[in-house]
Amino acid sequence: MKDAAQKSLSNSQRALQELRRMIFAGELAGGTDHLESELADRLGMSRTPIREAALTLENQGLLELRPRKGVRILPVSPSDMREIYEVLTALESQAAEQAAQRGYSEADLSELAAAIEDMDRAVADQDLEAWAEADNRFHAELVRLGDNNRVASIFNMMNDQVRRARMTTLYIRPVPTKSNADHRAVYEAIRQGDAETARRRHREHRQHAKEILIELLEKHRLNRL
Amino acid sequence: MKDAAQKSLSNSQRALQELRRMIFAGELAGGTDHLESELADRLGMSRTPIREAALTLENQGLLELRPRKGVRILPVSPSDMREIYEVLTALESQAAEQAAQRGYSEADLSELAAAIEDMDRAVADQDLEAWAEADNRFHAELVRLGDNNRVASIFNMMNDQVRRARMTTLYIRPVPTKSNADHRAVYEAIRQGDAETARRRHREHRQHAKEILIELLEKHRLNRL
DNA sequence: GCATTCATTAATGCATACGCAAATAAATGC
DNA sequence: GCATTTATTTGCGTATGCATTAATGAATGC
Repeated sequence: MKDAAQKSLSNSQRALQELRRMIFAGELAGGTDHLESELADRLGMSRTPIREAALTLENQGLLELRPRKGVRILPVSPSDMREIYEVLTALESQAAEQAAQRGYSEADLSELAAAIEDMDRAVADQDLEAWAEADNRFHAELVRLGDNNRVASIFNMMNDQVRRARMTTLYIRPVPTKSNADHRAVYEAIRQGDAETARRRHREHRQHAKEILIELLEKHRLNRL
Repeated sequence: MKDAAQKSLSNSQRALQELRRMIFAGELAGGTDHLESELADRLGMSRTPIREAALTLENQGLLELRPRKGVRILPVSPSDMREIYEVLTALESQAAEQAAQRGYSEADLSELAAAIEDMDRAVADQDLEAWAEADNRFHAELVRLGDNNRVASIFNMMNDQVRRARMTTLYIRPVPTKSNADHRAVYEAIRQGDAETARRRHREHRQHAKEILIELLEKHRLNRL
């Protein structure tokens, strides 16, 4: 057996990751309804694991279980975007502060630095996909350095909720040149153990991102992603 | 029918609220394991609604589903306490800032003021239960004024997770006299629309509370509540 | 023509059943 | 007596069936 990684996933788990994938891929678009039995057929399993997965996804804010109407894929409105970015702002800047206080070595921060480098390169190459990927990596790594599992898990939830919105705005938003100056400033503050600055700069960074995105959504009338 | 409030709760919902109650009441103590079938018998229903409720409670961080071992009620360690209070600190001070920016009238803030009054009275009366209740009310109201559903829902989750710990520490902690000065300062800042001060003061308040509580837990060797 | 009631349909909530795999106990070999 | 294998138990994952109840459409009265 060349494939060492045994793929013994339970049907519930498969349902969970499949539904997630379908939601992110837009196969299940925001605002649409889908019957449990239909999804069960689609994934070739019974309603039971589908229901369990749906329950979890409901708790994670990706969909809603409405009796008799099926599961409703939750669309994201500008107001949701505001809420989500406020949460991300608060938690990530908390993480930045913690990271700075922890006194990480330069080696510990190499992943962060690499993400910044990649973003620079991506901007130079005009490769927005690569930029988005590196940007995510930066934020995720920052959260990881913050060393708080609950913060990390909420961060992931919020990111999942805005994933579709980010994808659609990626190509209509201004080129993220200013962003990288922010990232560098945060990185520098963490490296120097300046917790207050790290927090403040990251806060400003996210707040700015929030404003840009919400303006963009409203300008383009993207009220339900 | 004199009882107007129809109690047509589904079994899942009953399971959910019953399990929650049992966890908070200590009937299901932190760290203990319980089989699905046992809980089903106990609540007089089949495993299906129990599993659904357990799934939800797992997502909310109150328990863990471990195959063959049953559901494990998650104990809270000092490290968990640190994580939770960091989240609460970040989100509540965000709420305080938002509340200040929203420019609420004095009337809008009456609930907040009332909670502060009640805390004063409770401290004077040496009524710790009443103080804890009013303190909760203050924080919950602050979050409500922050006007962010996601923040509110995470706030509730985190509060649930520390509920048992708070109850046990309530009678061994120092009398919360300083607390109220903080609350007043936050209230004042919000009333005056001073967002920066509101945020900073609330941050300090929560950070202080975190330190007190963690010290207390460690001093008394309360490692698994 | 419109509203109201009734019948029908259909999706869910939940109980139940069962196969599988993990944990435990028993049995066998050394 | 100890280790290793085999048998047994047991709890879970999941499929299935059914009663309940909301939603839809038909029928009736005004």
